[in-house]
Amino acid sequence: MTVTIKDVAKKAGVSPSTVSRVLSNHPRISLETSRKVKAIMEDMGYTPNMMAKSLVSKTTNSICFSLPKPAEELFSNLFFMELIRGIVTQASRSGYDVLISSGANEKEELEAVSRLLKGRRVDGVILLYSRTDDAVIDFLESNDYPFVLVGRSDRYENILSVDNDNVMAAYDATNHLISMGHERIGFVSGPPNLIVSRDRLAGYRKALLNSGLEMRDEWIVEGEFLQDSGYRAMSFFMNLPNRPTALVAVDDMVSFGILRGLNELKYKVPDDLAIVSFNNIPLSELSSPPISSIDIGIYHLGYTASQVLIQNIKSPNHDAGYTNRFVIPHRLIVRESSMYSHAKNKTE
Amino acid sequence: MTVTIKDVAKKAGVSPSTVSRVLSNHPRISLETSRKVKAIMEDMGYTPNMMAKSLVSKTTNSICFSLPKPAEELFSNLFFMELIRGIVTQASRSGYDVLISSGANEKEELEAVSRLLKGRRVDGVILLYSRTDDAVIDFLESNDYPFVLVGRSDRYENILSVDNDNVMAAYDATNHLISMGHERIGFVSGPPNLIVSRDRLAGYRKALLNSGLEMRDEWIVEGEFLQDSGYRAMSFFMNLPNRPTALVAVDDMVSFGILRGLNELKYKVPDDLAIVSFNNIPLSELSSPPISSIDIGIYHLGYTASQVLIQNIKSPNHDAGYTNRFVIPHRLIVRESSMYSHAKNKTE
DNA sequence: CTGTGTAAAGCAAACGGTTCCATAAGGAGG
DNA sequence: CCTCCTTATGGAACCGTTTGCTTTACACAG
Repeated sequence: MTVTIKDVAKKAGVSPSTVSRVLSNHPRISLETSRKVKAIMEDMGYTPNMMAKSLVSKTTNSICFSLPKPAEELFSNLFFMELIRGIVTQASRSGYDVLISSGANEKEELEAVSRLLKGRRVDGVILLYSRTDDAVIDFLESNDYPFVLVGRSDRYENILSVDNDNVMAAYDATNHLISMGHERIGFVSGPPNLIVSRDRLAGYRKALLNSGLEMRDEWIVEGEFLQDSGYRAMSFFMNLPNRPTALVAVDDMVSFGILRGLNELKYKVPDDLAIVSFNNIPLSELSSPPISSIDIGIYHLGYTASQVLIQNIKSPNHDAGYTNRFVIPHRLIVRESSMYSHAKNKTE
Repeated sequence: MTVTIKDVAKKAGVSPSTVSRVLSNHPRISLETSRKVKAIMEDMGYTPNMMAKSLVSKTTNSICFSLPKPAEELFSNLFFMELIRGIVTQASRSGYDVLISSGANEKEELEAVSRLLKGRRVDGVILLYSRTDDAVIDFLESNDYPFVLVGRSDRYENILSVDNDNVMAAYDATNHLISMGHERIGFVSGPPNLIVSRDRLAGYRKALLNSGLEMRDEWIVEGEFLQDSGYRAMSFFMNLPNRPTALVAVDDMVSFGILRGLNELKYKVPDDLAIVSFNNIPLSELSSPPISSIDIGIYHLGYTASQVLIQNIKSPNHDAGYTNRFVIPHRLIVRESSMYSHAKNKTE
């Protein structure tokens, strides 16, 4: 049926070990034997059985990208697409396969990851975000499995992670609005247990503080990274007596929701409300008006995560002291949603 | 280190075979032993080694989703996201893992698929599209590996495939424009070697023919499933002396390109040009104006593909005569890009 | 001519399971 | 009381590789 190393060995008149050594370019194999065996392998269409190989080498040449929520929900954000794109591209270049796993909740995610890792189906994991409290990270840490976080954790210091400087990013975004003359700026945040939400909120606050602008609690609302949250936030803000003239939204999807709502109410962007958000997903420039966004290099984030993880799998440099936090630069992309604003005209 | 079946056996005072049987709920194990062993497994934190299991069972409980192009390029289309979403969701429900693989070209794809299948790393493959001539399919067919096609092949009859009725879908899309009063309708096609392009083109032609409308070769342009193609097609069409008043585009991404171009030139949609395209990706309703699109149930396509594949892996019903082509229904979603058109007013 | 070093290849024991076959212990039937 | 089944378990081979330890065969120095 399938041709194994033994079949090749028999045909070549050598032992299986010799064939195995030919395969791995062992130095102590004569050129002659090597050539002969290789020819026969080619001839018989031999392909190594990865399972057998993995069994003995305890290595699988594949990594897992684990999603904290059911695939259904998460994938609606283009963010993940970009991330996967980066991960798969890099992994494939390093000769690694990528396995996508997802659970309905944190418990299921833990089960899946544990099964894959303990069952030796993957060598390491790429994790997304970081809740402030995370059983999956605990598991990975205490079992010493290779993993990298896209995002960061505030609980552990020595965790390998790839992230943006979200505080700075939000600072930049907010400052941009300030420089356009806005003085009442609101913030649509994400789930408060996500560090990314808190970092961005912190950056927003820092910018306001820095410019001596008013900071009101009612100008900050929490939501999910979904359109709906934006929609709801919008209607809340627009009903405020002294409403903001500009909004920083934690994710582009949120902006789309805001846009949709504003559109329905015939408000104009950016004249009635200017918007800047984060992530700069491929859609941001397609909406109307196009949304100003902080490009956080999602693809790059994924690419780097994969690279760092695989590097760590290959040589677990547990020497503390090395860099273990990789910061991907961001940059503000100004588009129509925050240009020529009413507020700006006022101040000029 | 890791706890194996033997460790459990030793601690339980039984043989490894007994533990193995407990694991697989073998009927001839006493309830008592079963309970005891299970308790000990739990206690020691035993997780079966998938590699070892796979080695003997020749089964991996995972499938591969193979992408014909480098991940970089392909993933820019939200189509894949949706597809993966469906695949991963269903596979995970069936207890299967999904591996994403991609090559830079057909040859690389073949290599990857062959490596995964012959190396027994996955049990089956989901393939995308179908070129009219496909080495990968040849390989899979002749080696009798389980696989399912998303799309269809015109060369083979007994291939498992999940698809839409693209001819009908294009017919519906075109008829919709015709019913809005358009008489000069153009078509932006995809690569001519893809069957989906040809089917949609055929449906477009059929609709025109059916209504006795003029059919011009210059009203049909070919491109990729990318924004750029739309952009280019747009500038070509708009420079035509007797230009179409409406366009059918083979993919939503193409429409976005058209929209962008039209926007730059200050043309209005749908007044200057009405648009209908295919796939109804999550963005279609977010663009401005929102795009009319044929919803082909991408998620459903992926979900079904996974289901059919796994079913086939579990029990290779090679009885010809069974259904092997699954058709996912489509439906037209009419949005602003094809409503209230100038052309319509003209005829009313 | 014997001893030693070295290159090339073989042997066999893992890796962690599964499964066919054998065995032991009871219980039933003669 | 002795067979014959049945049921619950153990033993061992095997899945396809890798790899440490030998073995073989020379070549060369003493």
